[in-house]
Amino acid sequence: MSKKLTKRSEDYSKWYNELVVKADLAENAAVRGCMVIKPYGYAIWEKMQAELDKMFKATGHQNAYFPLFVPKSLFEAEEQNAEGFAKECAVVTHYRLKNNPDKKGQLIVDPEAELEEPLVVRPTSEAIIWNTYKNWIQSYRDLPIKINQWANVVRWEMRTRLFLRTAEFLWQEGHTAHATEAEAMEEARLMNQVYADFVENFMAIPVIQGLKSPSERFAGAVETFCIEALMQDSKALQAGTSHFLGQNFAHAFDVKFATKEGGLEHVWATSWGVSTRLMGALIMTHSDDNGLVLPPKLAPHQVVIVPIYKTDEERTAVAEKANAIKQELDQHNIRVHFDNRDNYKPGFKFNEYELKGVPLRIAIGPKDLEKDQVELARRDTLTKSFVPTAALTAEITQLLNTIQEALYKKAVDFRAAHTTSVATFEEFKTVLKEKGGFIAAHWDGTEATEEAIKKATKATIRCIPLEGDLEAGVCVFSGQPSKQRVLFAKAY
RNA sequence: CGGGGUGUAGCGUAGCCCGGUCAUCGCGCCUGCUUUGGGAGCAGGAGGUCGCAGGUUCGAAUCCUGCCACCCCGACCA
Repeated sequence: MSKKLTKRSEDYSKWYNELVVKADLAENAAVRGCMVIKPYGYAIWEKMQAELDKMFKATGHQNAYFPLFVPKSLFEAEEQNAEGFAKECAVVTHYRLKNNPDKKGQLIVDPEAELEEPLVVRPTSEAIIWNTYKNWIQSYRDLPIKINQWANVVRWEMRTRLFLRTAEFLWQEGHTAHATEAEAMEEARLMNQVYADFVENFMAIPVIQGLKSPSERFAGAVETFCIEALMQDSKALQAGTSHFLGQNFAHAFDVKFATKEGGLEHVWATSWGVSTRLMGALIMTHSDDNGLVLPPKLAPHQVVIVPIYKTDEERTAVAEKANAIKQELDQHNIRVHFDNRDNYKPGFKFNEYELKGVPLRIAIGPKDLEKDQVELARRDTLTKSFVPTAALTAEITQLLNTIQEALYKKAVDFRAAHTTSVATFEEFKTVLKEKGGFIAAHWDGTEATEEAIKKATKATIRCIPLEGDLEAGVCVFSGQPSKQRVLFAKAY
């Protein structure tokens, strides 16, 4: 079997799936729409978790954990939220199986064991959390509550895709309660900014911060902030969202607090989340036909050392050198892996680590020992150079930064080249068809126009940019006045 | 849930129209020797309820019926 990937240009979907599987990140599980995240993929997720967690702590949040099951009565309390998710809920109705009297060795659901109240497997946790917050909040002194949970959720989507849309996925969800509208709004805005910082600085993916149009808002939110990224097939991907929930959940769960002045008011809420979907974004933004390309800040191995030898003596000598280098890099907190397996040839390893996206590769052979140097290869540019051993650590430290920046710049350039301002609907359709990407166009602000454009082109409003130029214009579709351009794109 | 497609060894596949030494080939795996600076070579070996359940037939991977799973395109969505 050839390990070469399908070319990106041939079939992007197939290329993506093959890459996920061949790079050892994940595979389909024996459950509809669910995936197994393999150790290498999970190591990347763990790294992302760790960095996000630091940022959450730095902004005053604490971690906690709430139940997987949400009683139906709680779930339906906030109407909009319940309606929005109703179509994709897995529901637990029984608590016991029993032997099938008709078929030995098989089990059936015990009809006697039906739950009095069905349990919804959380598609998101607002309901159960606000039902809990109700008991935690009495006074303004109890506020704000700023909690995050790392969890799995289940959304029974019609169509699933590794990392991008699985039936079960891992995420973090922040849920905060505030005394004032302004404070809650500021929290929602801040966390969207935290997401943007994380995705840009660690994942090297540029994002546009914006507001969702009303039709794309989170079910139960008053305002939804989002970060939108552009993939290499010029489709957009929502990478994270942060919601200002107003007092919707406070009303639904009757969460009130005594104010300093002696009044009684409903609290203000936010929720925000990013998921393993970010892994999909990472893969689709940077990878090439040789495989994954990982930004150094998130790569499980930043450097791999591949030894080259013919004889046992050479193997021993090369290993000694490799171990010395590994030790020094370890001391500088560079994540390095020495692959001393004897059952694979160097060429095989070169290709394997390219497939897995390791940013830097060191090759050491007998010739290098003589010259006291190593061969250093970059994954992003696939270029090689020889570096004297003495200069190696400094060179690697610098290169890791260079690569991180180069990946980001490349993605920024790609996005710039695939963002087009249009003035007419004809132009809109042409650009979408021929180039794709983000289309900056004036929109009259009505849902009818949004829907009509979606129907005609399959493009949706990805966001209303927060830092957009506020030039006035006329809607590309209706000709009605518009205050600001919004970003349209075909999306995942 | 609609339309299309596919299920044969760990992976990728041939065979299916036209039923009968057809279970094919490659990768991977195991053993041995030679190899090792870009996916090693040779020799030998292990591994399969042909998605599942019925049916037709002397005989089914192949034909028929039902079911299941997966993929692609829609609708839905982080």
